[in-house]
Amino acid sequence: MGKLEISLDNIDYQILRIMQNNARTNNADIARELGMAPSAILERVKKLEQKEVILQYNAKINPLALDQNLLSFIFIKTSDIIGEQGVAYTLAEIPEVQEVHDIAGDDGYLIKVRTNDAAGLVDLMRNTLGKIEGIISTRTTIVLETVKEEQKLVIPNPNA
Amino acid sequence: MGKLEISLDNIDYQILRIMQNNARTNNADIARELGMAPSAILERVKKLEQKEVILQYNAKINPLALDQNLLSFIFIKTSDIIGEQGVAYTLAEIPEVQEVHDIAGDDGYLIKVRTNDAAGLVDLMRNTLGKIEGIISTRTTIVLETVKEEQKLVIPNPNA
DNA sequence: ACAAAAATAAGAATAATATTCAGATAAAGA
DNA sequence: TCTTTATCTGAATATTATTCTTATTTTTGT
Repeated sequence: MGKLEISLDNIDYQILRIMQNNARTNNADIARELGMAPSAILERVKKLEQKEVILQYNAKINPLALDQNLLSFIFIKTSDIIGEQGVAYTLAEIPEVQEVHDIAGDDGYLIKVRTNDAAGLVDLMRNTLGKIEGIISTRTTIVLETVKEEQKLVIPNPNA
Repeated sequence: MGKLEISLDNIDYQILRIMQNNARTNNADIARELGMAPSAILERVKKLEQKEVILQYNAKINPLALDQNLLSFIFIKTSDIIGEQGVAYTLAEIPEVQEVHDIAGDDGYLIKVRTNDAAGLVDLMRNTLGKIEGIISTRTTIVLETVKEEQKLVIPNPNA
């Protein structure tokens, strides 16, 4: 329950579009853009948070500024029983692991990892992944360059 | 230039940590937490934006709320000459494509795609990817369940 | 080590925004 | 039609953002 009874109207979509592009846009600006009172916007935004339509607000930080230059994807085969996800939760707790996906096929999981450099990746695989019970094998894909990396969703157009 | 001369101190790290967790935290709150004047925080945040340490602020929206229930990763082989990325930029323009990575090995690119459902994915592959010149082959991995999905970076600890 | 220059912070004043709330309006249900 | 619920506006107040001056610290160059 909860997730099911979500009904969003065009005003909500417009708010979401604005917030998705700049989460620090203030109520007053949104209100002006939509031709409404700030108090109405505030109420809607709060409701969107309550309904868990907006999950959180985060600042996107430049990985290079923090010397995190290497991005990798790692496929992980485990002895996890299908449906169980013991290893997945362990993986999720590793700070360098940004994403953990349970994938179809026999690969098990796909994780996304950000490390300082190649040495950092090796270190992580040896000292962290290597010590997790239930990991059978890994296959690593190194990212040479990222052309696009966003979380933005396609939001329905209000003019439709 | 620009990216190279970035030097961040512990106060910056603390600001980044706060902002990464909640991009809507206001200056006054950050100032209180760090025991500084709001004006000083404001100046630092602006500088972090200018230096492109903070790239943007975005609201994370629940994909389920917008009926975007299927997440997929697609490996794409292309006829792109190594170093060139013609296809990559074309892929990056597709709204459903959240990420485009140039990867090592002969696979070419790895993209992350979010669609309504399986039908939406098929549609995208046929009508959008299928019409891009230079794509030789694709290999798709479907995500059954996402255990973790964040962009948060590991920020150096101020107490070190 | 010293002086000059640059960067950073505090604090006060003002501008702008957030938030609350009462009343008006509209939509949905009985 | 009457009632209930949801949403909006507009005004009042609380809080925050922003600017600017002064003080302090840090850096740079000699």
